[in-house]
Amino acid sequence: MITADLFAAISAPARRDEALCEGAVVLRGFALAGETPLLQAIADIAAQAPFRHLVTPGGLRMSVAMTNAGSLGWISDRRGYRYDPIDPDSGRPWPPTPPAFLQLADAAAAHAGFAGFVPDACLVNRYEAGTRLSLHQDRDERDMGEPIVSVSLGIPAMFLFGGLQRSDRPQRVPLAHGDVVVWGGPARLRYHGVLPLKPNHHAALGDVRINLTFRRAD
DNA sequence: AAGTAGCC
DNA sequence: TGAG
Repeated sequence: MITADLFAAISAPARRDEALCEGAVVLRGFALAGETPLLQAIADIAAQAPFRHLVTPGGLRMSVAMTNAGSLGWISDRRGYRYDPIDPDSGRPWPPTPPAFLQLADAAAAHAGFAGFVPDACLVNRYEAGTRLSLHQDRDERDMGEPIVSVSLGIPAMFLFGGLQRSDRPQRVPLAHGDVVVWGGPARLRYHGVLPLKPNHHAALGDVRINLTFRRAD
């Protein structure tokens, strides 16, 4: 079992943290210590709640394929964006969030200054070449005092980290396998997104990027 | 508008 | 032509 402390202890010597702004930081390679259990856990989740392309309220298909773990899952359809305890594709609850995920999320949040993070929602995003996520705010959660923890696995992506207004020009942040971004406090409502991915290959994951986003939704 | 098209 |  990889404990929260172990995540920090193993990965600390080789890492370099990069502040994006007050309340937001990139923890380079933070997720590398627990890599193998993470990959198995993702396969288990996808077996119970397969990846699917959600539809926006405007009726358009998102290029990112998504699934969820935890007591609440983020979904989108013609009725809007929301968290729901039931997978609409199966009628069953989302799979539980694996302990290794929760330990990683808590360790990363604590490292960024947000102690005691207990997420109830884990959104699992799958990107392939060409997949993008346009600039948006995470604003469907009840308590904006809780941070967001975002884990990158697989092929690299260019993360966009903007301001509190959509018109603010975003920073471009290259993210690689194992990088973790944490934002909260004054940065909690910053706009963010992902540029279209370039075709690429990762030894462990193949031609995809998996992003785990941890949130306290309720 | 968590999307896309269209235009510069 | 294509990134923005």
